[in-house]
Amino acid sequence: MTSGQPRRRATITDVAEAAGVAASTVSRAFTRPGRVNHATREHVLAVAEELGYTPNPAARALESGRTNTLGLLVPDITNPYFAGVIKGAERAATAAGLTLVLGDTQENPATEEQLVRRLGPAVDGFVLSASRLPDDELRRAAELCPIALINRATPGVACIVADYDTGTRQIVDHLASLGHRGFVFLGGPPESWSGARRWSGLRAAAQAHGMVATRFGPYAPTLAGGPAAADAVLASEATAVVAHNDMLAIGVMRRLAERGVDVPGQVSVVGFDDIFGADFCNPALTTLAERTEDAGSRAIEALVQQTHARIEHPAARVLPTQLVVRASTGRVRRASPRRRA
Amino acid sequence: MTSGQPRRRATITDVAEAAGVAASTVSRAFTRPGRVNHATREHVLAVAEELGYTPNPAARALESGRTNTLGLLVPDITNPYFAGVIKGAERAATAAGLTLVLGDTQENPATEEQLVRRLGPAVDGFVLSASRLPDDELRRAAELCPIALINRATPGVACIVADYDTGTRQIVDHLASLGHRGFVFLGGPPESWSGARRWSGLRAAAQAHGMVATRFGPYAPTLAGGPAAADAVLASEATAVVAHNDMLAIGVMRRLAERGVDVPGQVSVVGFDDIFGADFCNPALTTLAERTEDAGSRAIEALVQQTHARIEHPAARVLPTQLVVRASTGRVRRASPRRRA
DNA sequence: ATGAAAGCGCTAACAG
DNA sequence: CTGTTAGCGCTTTCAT
Repeated sequence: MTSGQPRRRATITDVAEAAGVAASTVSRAFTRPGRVNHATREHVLAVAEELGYTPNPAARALESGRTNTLGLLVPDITNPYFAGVIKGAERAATAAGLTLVLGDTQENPATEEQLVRRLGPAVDGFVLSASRLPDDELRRAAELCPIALINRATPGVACIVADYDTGTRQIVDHLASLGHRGFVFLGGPPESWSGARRWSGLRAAAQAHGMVATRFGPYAPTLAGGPAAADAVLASEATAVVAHNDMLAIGVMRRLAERGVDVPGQVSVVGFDDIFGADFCNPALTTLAERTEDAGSRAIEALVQQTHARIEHPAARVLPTQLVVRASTGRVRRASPRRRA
Repeated sequence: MTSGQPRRRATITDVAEAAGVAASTVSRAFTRPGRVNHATREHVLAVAEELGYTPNPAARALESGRTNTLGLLVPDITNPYFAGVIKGAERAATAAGLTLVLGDTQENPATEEQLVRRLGPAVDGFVLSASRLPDDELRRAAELCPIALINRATPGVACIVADYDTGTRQIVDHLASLGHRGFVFLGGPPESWSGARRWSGLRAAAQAHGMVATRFGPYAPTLAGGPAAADAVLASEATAVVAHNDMLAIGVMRRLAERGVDVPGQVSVVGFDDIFGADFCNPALTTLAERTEDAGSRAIEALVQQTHARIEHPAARVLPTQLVVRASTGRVRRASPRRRA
């Protein structure tokens, strides 16, 4: 059923010959609609259509130096948090007529650097999501080609960050309104920029409320990090915990359930990210939602701006967050003796 | 902090001049290590390194006609089912020194076709995952450039499919061993190739067991499809349901919980895919796991083979599935009166 | 408004 | 082993 040869793609010269015009006219018909006779253009376009002609992007890139391609690097494609980023970036790129190349850094700075180097010549710019690269390396890369960061701020580099200040305040307000007098923060990886922002926001908000905020950890920001974190919570007298992210929060809840601890009856649990699954785990998780798709598309837009004209002092774009209250948080119960397994 | 101009990338001529050799020698130093004097090569490479030279992929592509780029199209990037496919494909592509371009077809045949057309000239081939394109269009596209399909079989086109025959038999065996005398299949989109395969496998296996298999639906293969499906199940006397996919299964379980129906006490629920979340929904879902990462990497490999040499009769690669038994399936209870909300 | 010609960066003949 | 030359497909002056 397969045809013998993948037949050669039609080139601009093929179209030119078939249409009886010069190659440059065909080129103009596609790229400078105004600078060519209307009738000629119609004719050329028709012939091109018939021949199934599409401009060769490589040739265009060679000439212009621009590839019309953008790179997006994420730590882990299967992490649902980044699915939204990818989706938003893909949509924005397509809308701008650009192609998106995806790279998975495997949470590894070395892989990330390697990808930047390898992909560099093939793209007009990079979106680096939750980059693990040190500041100076980021800056160096930004000198070579436009870069936009997501949830990572580095002076001189464009970035899109979530509004953790407001978000964490909302979380603390929520817990306070439920009668909690303090909470435990279950920390994630120490190098995580967003983790640091989350904790500092929470601490400041707690102070403003006269609440006691304690930080435990670091824990792996995964389901597997749950048991250790949950046990530490149980050993404390905390009535509420805020986890580094939803993965950890869900892992904690699972362990608490095994231990016969009622959530939110005995302990309230809050996460970050509002990942896929946060609404159907048990109990459904109260969490701070980030607009990941927006972050992805905004980052692409920032990049596009930079490729048009070098921006001297790229601004940090702050995206609103949103507290989604579900079933994992509730009123603090007085003196309910905690049952242990 | 940003430097004024993104300095011009070094070209092969820059290196040639700096090294005092011809451009072609530089080229050979990179691509034909054997055909150049060892000392010359060392020198050239050193100069290139110093100048930060990297070959321009666009120029290479223009010359060779090969872009060293592969396209991967999925219906919905945020659907966790495809995250594994993307990850596996990305890994395989990187391992092969190829770049992966990602496209989201938005479950829309028109968008898919458009993406194929737009990306076509920029890639050496496509992996189409769960394509919605009709057979003839798929075949037509396959004539223009190498294509590999995932979970979709079209004669003459390479494909990677899950072993639904064995998988569905495992599901039915499992239900039979728990004492169920029949089950309801909650169908997904009518155009879904894998949906059709799932149902025909289940039906055949049921027949072999003398079990009664009934098909309901179609339902949206999402959480939102759950309520309608669950209510239909309740109206029947089914003791077990098999849903088109995990999303629907989880949606069904959620509704059943709202209705006070115990899973698996009163109804057993089985899904397909083993998506992220299937293990932490409540109860944890029994489901048929597909090796999505494998599917992604295998598809890339099949594509790479095709780009090397045109394969006349590409084989269909069947990937094993795996029944993951969790908490949502159990022994059928006799005569337990069903409580309705 | 259109054609002719040069050149983007690289590789592949073809000499030498 | 290495230099010279031509050309991949396209855009872009520069003429006309």
